[in-house]
Amino acid sequence: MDHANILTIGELADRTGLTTSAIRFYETKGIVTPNRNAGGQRRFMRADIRRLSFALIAQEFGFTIKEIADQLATLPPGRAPNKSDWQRLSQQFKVQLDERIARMERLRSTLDGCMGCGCLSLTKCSLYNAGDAANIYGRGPRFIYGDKSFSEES
Amino acid sequence: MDHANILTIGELADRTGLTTSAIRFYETKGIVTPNRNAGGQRRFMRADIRRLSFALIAQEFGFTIKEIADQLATLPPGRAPNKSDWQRLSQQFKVQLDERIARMERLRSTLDGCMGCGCLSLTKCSLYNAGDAANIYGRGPRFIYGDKSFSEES
DNA sequence: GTAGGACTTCAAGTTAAGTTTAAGTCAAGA
DNA sequence: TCTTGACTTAAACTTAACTTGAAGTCCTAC
Repeated sequence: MDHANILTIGELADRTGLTTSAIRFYETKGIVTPNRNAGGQRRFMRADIRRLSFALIAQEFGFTIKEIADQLATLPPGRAPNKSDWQRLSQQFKVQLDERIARMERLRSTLDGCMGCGCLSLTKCSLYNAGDAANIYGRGPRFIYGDKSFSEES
Repeated sequence: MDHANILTIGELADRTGLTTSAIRFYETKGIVTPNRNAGGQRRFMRADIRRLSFALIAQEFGFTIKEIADQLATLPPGRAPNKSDWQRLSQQFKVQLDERIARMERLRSTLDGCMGCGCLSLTKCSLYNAGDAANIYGRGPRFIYGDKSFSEES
């Protein structure tokens, strides 16, 4: 493939550092949506390099594929995204990023306040009353979580 | 159970907000190591509340169970940990915590430098050359990762 | 002493994010 | 034209962190 702006899955893999199986998987999750040629093979656009780059970066920050797909879905459908489309997406992304970092810092400072005593007591340190109980890293099934009332403990 | 410092699994569940199945699971991972009574039922110590609290807090920061178990393994075996044992553990923990937060902030500032252009280009933005490519959130199998050389892209 | 809830083990199911394998089809250069 | 590497799908496997269910045992209060 060298017809200007069109890439095979292998070429896209080379340019992003992903495996072809990962790219196919991302397709099932809506990160990219390639066309097909006459023979049924995937044909990607140059813009897909950027979509995958965004996904890789966002993953480094702990975002799930679903969250990333939702962000990418705000890019204009039909036409190739232009510079200001990407800037808008980046701005949006940065807001969510800042929230995550701020949350980590709040957790840390709550912990700091509690380090002197070394207690790590759920009630006394109130790390769980920090109002922040959402578990952001989607780690397997943990359905009901954190709505018990804590009484005193050692 | 009300014999002072000894707890059944149900009581421990009530005090930590965990389910009994989660506590049994954590036992298989070495987070707690309860004794057994004559009938074969688990009997926990008060200190186990603190071990589980530590695990919950560390999980909020994105640590894996394995990492948490490793930290807890540094508590003195045999005797119940005292205040300075917990303080030492907390100090250790804070170091690792600070590293994680610092890494997020480094990633963010690299991204910031790249937001003006909105490019998200792997080569130009060099988010992947930041020297930080470890993927800290152990998310499924991703065996080989990021040792391709990137050439120029759009 | 017995009913019932709390406890036991073990196996199988769940989600996320991919990989691996098998069996077959497509495409591009010699 | 043919061969060979790149591509296709589908199903099964992997790890982390648990949950759910089945089938049976323990304990405690009445």
